[in-house]
Amino acid sequence: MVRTERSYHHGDLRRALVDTGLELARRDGIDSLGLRDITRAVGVSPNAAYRHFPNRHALVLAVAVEAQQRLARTIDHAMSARPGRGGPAERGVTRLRNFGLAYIGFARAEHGWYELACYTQHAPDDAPASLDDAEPVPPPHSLLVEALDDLVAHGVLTRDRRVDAEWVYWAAVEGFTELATTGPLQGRTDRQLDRLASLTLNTVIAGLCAP
Amino acid sequence: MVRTERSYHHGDLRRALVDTGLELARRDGIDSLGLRDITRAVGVSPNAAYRHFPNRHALVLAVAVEAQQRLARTIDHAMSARPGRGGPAERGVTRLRNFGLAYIGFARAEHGWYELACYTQHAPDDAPASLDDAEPVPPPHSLLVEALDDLVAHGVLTRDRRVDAEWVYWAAVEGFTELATTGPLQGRTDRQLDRLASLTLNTVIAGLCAP
DNA sequence: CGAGTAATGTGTACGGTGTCCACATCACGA
DNA sequence: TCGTGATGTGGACACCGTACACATTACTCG
Repeated sequence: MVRTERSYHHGDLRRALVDTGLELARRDGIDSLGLRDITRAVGVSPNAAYRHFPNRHALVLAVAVEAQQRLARTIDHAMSARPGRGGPAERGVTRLRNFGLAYIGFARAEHGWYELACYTQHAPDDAPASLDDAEPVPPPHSLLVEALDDLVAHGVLTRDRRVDAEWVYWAAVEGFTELATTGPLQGRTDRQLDRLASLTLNTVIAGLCAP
Repeated sequence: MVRTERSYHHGDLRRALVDTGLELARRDGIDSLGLRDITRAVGVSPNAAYRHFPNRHALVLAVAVEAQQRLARTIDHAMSARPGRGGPAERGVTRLRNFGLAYIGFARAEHGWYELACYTQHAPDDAPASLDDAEPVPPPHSLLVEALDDLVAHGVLTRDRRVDAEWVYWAAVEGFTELATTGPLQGRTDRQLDRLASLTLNTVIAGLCAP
């Protein structure tokens, strides 16, 4: 099953389509993922894609799953970084903050992939499994829930205020991402955006912990 | 310049295109605004649109400006409602909360138009002026700034915490809208979404006013 | 090892889209 | 009244996603 050099059959066309789809979307966003664009980049006939995906939508969905995976890995990596200094309560807050910073940072650094990651939510039912070789990574949602539960365990967050706190925090993260990425905050300096992101996350965390 | 019944010339084709564009997008979202879709609905040749817009993008942008106008009117109306009870500080907070509730409510009730309203931000430079007859309405951003400045004037918000507070609040509003509209909160009950929206806004407001 | 069959890629074609060009029709001012 | 500019039409082109028939290869079973 090794990739043959240039035979009639490609070897692993499905993976090739997804991979070059990732490359294309990384630079030029989700709109560059036309079925003919991807097949042309791979060097194969347009209809060849139909042996592996029922239609274009399924193809870009497969690419989107991979992009979502990279977002999840980025967040996971940022949250499981060195514990840093401070007591467990303080470290819990830092973990929660890092979730948001990693999410926002990924969306800013890899906007095309972020677009794709959002695309999966529009049709979450029929998303194919990732064919990535690395070990699976926990989805961002469960990391967020886990971090908030930690705050409760360490007394930073009341049990009452814990209820639905993930949606409140996620709303702020996602909303800031949108403002900074495609909204009125486009064009701000990286420094400014970093400052505004921290301000936003700190404010929401303060609101969650407020008396 | 009165709309002639069915002559060769249409009378006011530009307005007809924008109006039926609004109708189409209201039900079936922004994807239903193909150039040929709109012209077909008006009952005119596809190329007729090119006498009034340089390309399809400009046409849907003109429709989007109108949708944005309706969002702005909805927010303005909700914020200038009867002052309600309570001191000026409390009424200021209510005004701020109403901003978010109106924004979220519009996005949920008129999702197609909300999509369009967001569309204008992707190309804010060359947006045409609204050809609406009613008096112009202040843009949401200035209403938000105004409401926050009010809070400072009444001592609810520190001058320090006022800085960039509009972005923090807007991020939460926009983010919750996304979660409830195209994100993982789709399918929740209206009651639940109302509750979560209030929780989100209250939490952020608490964070802004926290010591 | 050899043949038949399933898997995979190609070629051609069809309807749909946005857009350009030449032409038809109308409104309106000299 | 007539011509001239504004406005709408028809046909054509390139491109897109997709369906069908066909070519080529890989793999299984005797």
